[in-house]
Amino acid sequence: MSWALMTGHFDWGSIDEGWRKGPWTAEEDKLLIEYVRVHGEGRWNSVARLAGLRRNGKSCRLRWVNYLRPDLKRGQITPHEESIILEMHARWGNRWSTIARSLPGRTDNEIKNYWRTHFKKKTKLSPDNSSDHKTKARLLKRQQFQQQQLLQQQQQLLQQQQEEEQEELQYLNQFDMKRIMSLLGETAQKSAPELPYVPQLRQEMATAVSYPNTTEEQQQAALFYPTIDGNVSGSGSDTSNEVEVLWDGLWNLDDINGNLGATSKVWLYSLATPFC
DNA sequence: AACTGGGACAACCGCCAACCC
DNA sequence: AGGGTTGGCGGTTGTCCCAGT
Repeated sequence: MSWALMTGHFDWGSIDEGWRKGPWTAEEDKLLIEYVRVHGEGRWNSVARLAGLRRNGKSCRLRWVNYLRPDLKRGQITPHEESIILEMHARWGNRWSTIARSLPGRTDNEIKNYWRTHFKKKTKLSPDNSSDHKTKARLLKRQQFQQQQLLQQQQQLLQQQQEEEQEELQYLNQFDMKRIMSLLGETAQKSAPELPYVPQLRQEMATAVSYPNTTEEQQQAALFYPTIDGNVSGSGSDTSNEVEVLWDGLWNLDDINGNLGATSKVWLYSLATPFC
């Protein structure tokens, strides 16, 4: 039965020996989903009878496995998945279902299509057809190498970020302790110790306010830190301005450390909001 | 604007092995 | 043991869409 018979409408499926063929309609999908929900996967040939579908068992199974299954992952194949596909294909060849088992949420059909569109053509384009196998292997190795390089770069970047965040954390902890000690001294001596005003320190104090393990004392310490005009904020004089300055500090963390991305900002915001 | 090539995706086909009676 | 049924798998084809010419 020719696909050309199909029109651009929902009911464009053709009938062959009593079975519908061609693209599935939303209604058919619904019936199939309902069938699997009630009866589970398997016994595909009874779907037609039990679900009222005019599709053969094979078609139903395929539709479910490749499209309707709830655990399917949608969207583009990631570089990591691509590297797995390359690696597995080098090991197993065209055993798509075996490869698919290494990629949860991806179907053999999807992987097969991906391979055909991305790699098969490339290998065909190789200038020397006589040494096709060698060229394939070379190409594969090169691709694997490139993937590995990419992965290594990503891992290094991640590690670097973690190290820098750790350093920042240590610095803040030390700073917080100093502030706590000085505040303790304050209450003892009834006179505030003269900490030099450094804008960057204020910004880091702002970070301390938003830090998850920040104690109430530490937050208080941050709020009592002298402002630009020499007043002590947190005493009710200019709290809105203080909050603004604190947020400036948060947003400027990128500039200071160069390692906190947008995600970190969102994270900090969610943590700091209760204090504002 | 029309044509073309390629990528992405969905679906079908044929073969085969496992299972059941 | 053997024939029929069922499900899984790999290959292939068709359609849609988009970018380039």
